[in-house]
Amino acid sequence: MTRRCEDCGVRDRALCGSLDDAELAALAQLGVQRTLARGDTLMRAGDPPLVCANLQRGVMKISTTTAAGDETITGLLYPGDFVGRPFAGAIDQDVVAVTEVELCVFPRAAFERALTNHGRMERLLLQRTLAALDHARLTMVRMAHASATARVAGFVDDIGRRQAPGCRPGAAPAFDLPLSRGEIAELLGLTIETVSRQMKHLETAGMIERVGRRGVVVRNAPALAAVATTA
Amino acid sequence: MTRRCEDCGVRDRALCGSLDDAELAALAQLGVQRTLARGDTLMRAGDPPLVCANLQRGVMKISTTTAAGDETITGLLYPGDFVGRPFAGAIDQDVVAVTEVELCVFPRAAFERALTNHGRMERLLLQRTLAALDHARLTMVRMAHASATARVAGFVDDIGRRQAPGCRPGAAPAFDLPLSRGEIAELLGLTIETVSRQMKHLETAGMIERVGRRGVVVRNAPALAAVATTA
DNA sequence: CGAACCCTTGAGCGAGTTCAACGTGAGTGG
DNA sequence: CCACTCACGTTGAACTCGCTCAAGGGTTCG
Repeated sequence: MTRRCEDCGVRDRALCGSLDDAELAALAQLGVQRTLARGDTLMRAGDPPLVCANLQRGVMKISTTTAAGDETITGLLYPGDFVGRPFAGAIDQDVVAVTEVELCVFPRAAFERALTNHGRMERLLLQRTLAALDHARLTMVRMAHASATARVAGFVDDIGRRQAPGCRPGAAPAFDLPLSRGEIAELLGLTIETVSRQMKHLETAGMIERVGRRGVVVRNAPALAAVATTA
Repeated sequence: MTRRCEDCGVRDRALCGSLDDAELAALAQLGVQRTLARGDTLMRAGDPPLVCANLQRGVMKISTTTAAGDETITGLLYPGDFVGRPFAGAIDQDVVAVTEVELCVFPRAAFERALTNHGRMERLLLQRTLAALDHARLTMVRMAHASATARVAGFVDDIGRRQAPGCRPGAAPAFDLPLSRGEIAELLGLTIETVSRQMKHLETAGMIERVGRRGVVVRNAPALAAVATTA
């Protein structure tokens, strides 16, 4: 799979949206299109990070495995998100595809050179990383204080915003959860059973509708968002 | 308080440790030494960030106030840490001194110019921010999964590493907690009472010794670290 | 000395876990 | 086509950890 990724800058508006043509061309020179199947690992904790990438399609998870052996998901990556740790010696978390994903992959050394040569790219990456840091810190709040209902509601709300962004206002957002119940439980720090119960609770409260195992239709988005922050 | 901060680069090894003399001189030109009393606010959520700074002495907290009105501490800043959001429009969290602190403050515009002119500084800031992001994600794990005992043990362990780094091996690290019980509770997502009980529990288990209200002597650091990750 | 603040300690309660059983759908081989 | 299996999800019952409410100490400041 060595096809050049010529549209990496076009698709990844979050990182490359404000780059000029020369910069986009430089990125296209570097990028290689790659597809990963569900469950494939892009980076493994402990390894030196060999690549950086832009996620174009699908969802990936960032996870650690504790000494006790249980996995914990510490974050999710959606289309447009940047993956990798340029200038870092080693990474301490795994990055794994939870759905089939499409990536624009850059060899790390070349990507670092590109950052050095194109100051704006480095600037954008810095801004984005600072934003991700703030987001992570705010997520911590949810993890620390929120009830199980709020966590699950917040998760569904988040996914809804990211998975069905093009949904026109008024229509009920419908989408598939990219994660299994067990993965949701890991992410939210709950048990599978509690996630299941809370999903049911959100359904009986009329906020969502469950379609099959993973399908969700948001019936009352404002109420869902309110529960996510309130309870 | 407009004294030039001439040693900002010397003290803040984490950010400036690998800068050359010209870069350090450039920073010294910009920096202004400033002292904040306990409780003073450096940045307020919603405001545009007017300054960036390096924390030299003391401890600050990053916190948000939810709609419900209760404060949540999302992170702590220690000497050597960078404060601020260069290139950001507005910040969404408060930064407040929890002890008396000493800062090397840079006007934001000037600091941004310095980053632009000295690529290595921007590089270092990016690396540090990526590291902070990883740290925040791993902290989330603690918030999500860990028991009250593990949270408190982890907190004490963390503080011990940061507050008494020069402690020679073999000696029991002794230090004062920079936060009140209430602040610890906010940070860990617990109640004051639970924090108090867990501190006592760590003491009766022989891992720590409490000296007055805030003093702590770590008697069994390995056990403490083990509890932080295990339970 | 009283007041305010912070910390500690106790008793009861509730949310979420644990343990266990059952349901359901997809894939497999007879 | 049906039985079998296996992974995933749901549901129920008992238990536990941490919260809530309440009272009691210690210190500092007027």
